[in-house]
Amino acid sequence: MSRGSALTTTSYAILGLLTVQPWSTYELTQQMDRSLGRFWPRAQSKLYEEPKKLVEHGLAEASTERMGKRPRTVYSITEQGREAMASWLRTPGDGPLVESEQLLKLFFADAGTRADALATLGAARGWARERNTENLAVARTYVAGEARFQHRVAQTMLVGGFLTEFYALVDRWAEWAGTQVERWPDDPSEAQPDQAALTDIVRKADW
Amino acid sequence: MSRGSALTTTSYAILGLLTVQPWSTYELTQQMDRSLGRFWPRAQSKLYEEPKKLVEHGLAEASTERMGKRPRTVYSITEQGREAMASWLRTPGDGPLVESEQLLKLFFADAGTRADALATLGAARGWARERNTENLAVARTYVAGEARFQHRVAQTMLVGGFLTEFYALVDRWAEWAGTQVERWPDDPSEAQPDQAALTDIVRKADW
DNA sequence: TTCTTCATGTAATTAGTTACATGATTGA
DNA sequence: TCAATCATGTAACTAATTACATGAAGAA
Repeated sequence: MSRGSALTTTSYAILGLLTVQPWSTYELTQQMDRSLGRFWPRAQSKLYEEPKKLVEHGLAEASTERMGKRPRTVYSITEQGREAMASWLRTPGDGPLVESEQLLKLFFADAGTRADALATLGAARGWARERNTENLAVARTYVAGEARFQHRVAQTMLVGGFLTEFYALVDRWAEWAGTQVERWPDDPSEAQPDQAALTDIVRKADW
Repeated sequence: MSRGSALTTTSYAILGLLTVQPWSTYELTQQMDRSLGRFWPRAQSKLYEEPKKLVEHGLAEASTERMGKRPRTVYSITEQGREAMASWLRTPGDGPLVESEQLLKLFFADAGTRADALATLGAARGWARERNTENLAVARTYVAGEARFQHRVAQTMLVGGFLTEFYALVDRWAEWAGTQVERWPDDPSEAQPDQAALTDIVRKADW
């Protein structure tokens, strides 16, 4: 046991999916697209790799099915896998990571034009709206009691609550930032601070 | 020109810092710790690597200073570098990426105990408070007009506004999620959905 | 004068992505 | 029967991290 390299958070993400039911690799990629990818995004090819590692560690089993003539691999969790998952859940885990190219561009907006900054903010709002639309559609299926994993609603809604708030935050923030940038001159490096908005930030952060 | 591998977003993050002033590599790592790392986190060693790439591309120049007897490298931007930065700012950039081990653990909370989930939420709140405290301290220096890069306040406050809202979001969300989890039985896989909270999510997402 | 922290960097490793390849199924 | 899309996987590459190494400065 415990051959191969160490398990990563991504390994546990896959293992977590396996606690729900057995999946073929392709089905795993679907879940990545639909749900898991919103808070633990990974490329498809990872999803073909990680389950093999789980098998090496004895946490999952692979079985080969025939799909027409073509074989496919279905993974299911082992008892040892369930224990490993429970043990992983016992430690709280790292805080969230935010990575935003758009924030980066705004942070350095004084090296570009006011129009650039407004375009970036527009893209941010567009992104938020798109994601929110998807998210809303999913949430509605749970309310209707028709979700594929309806029995996991109590867990799913915790994450759904976060994402809902996050998309709304991006939208509201981009709107606010837009009102700021609109007051800038064409050359952003000469933008004057909006003292009221600045003290407002401090007020909001003072909790 | 254009030798070596292509520029990445991380390259432009460094280039952006160079638009502000010349920096030694160590000073760059400081900025990563203090500001940039909040929305474009990268390991120190990257900050020793990327500037070399900028030099290869003709976007920055390296000069060697003496710090006592030990040499150190200071990087400054070239005219071509400023143009490259301006050109990069002309495209809006990808939407934000969120990566959260804590959300992952909550999503799979039914494979662990109720106490595990509460501990994870506690850690999330702790994280939010810590980050917010830092953030608040920085914001106050800007209000006081004493920030090191006070002339960049208009750009910085856009990012500051986002981070402030984000930390507040994590805290509020973790508190809300805590009230949900407290209603769970010891075995989270038997948790009943809180219909009111669920419809509330849909209501909030419906904008 | 020794210890610690600040400062400067390189090397080894790995996690993750992009690109490619191709079989099966469905619908026009 | 042809094209498009779904499904299954591998290979090559690279961005990024972790670990290591060590000089200089300041404190005890």
